[in-house]
Amino acid sequence: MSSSKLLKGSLATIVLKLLEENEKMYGYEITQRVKEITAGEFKITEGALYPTLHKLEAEGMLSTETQKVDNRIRKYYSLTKEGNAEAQSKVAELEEFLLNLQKLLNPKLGMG
Amino acid sequence: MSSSKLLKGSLATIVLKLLEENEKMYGYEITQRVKEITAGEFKITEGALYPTLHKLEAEGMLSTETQKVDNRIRKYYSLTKEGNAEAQSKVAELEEFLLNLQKLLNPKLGMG
DNA sequence: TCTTATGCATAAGAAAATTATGTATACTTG
DNA sequence: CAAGTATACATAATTTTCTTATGCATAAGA
Repeated sequence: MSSSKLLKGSLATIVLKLLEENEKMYGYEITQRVKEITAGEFKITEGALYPTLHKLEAEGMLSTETQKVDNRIRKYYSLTKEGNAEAQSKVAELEEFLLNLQKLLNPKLGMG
Repeated sequence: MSSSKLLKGSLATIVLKLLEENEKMYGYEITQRVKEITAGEFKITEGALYPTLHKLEAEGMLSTETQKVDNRIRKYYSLTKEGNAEAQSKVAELEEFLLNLQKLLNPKLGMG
């Protein structure tokens, strides 16, 4: 998902988090928003994003609604009630993970 | 690498970081150290760790030395000069990644 | 007209885990 | 003393999750 080929496994969480803040977003918009927030350092590829969106939808986390804008179709995704709960738990899980990762990367913090 | 099946791609960096601090460590010791630092939340599996160590060694990042302790063999790994440089760059890269991830998870920080 | 941007989608391949298995010694506990 | 847990390495099969490549389609800009 990133140009630097770093961590895997965080894409679904990122998507859920963005939708938690935005009510509805479409795929391309998500790629641009991530790019914008990370100053171009994360580039979400369509090959990763669309299957992730489809999977989350299949799991009942997202609902969709298509709109035609400027003769082009946009497929908007929104969190379902279940998706909202999932977003919160996934974000919490990821934050927990990041804390542990930081303990490993910055051992001095664990000593104070 | 973790019991919570979270992020992938950080194991090699974690290994390099630990070896940066410890001169030499053997595989089992690494699994225990990680478990200890993260209060049991990260459980590195052998199926992930050993191939990673072998790969880093093949790439010239690690050198090895075996020791027999208590009739059991330990294979100690140390950073080579190249491995030391790699450790620093990989850690920097991961920290950069974590910063961007935090911008996504905590959008308010990006505004102040 | 050709490239870039917008917008969706899927398939092939690669990377990096998990899970399962195998070997071997040492310690602990009932 | 038998069985389970801990120590210690290793590899193979499978799964997950990406990247890369490809395809279709419209719009804008050079």
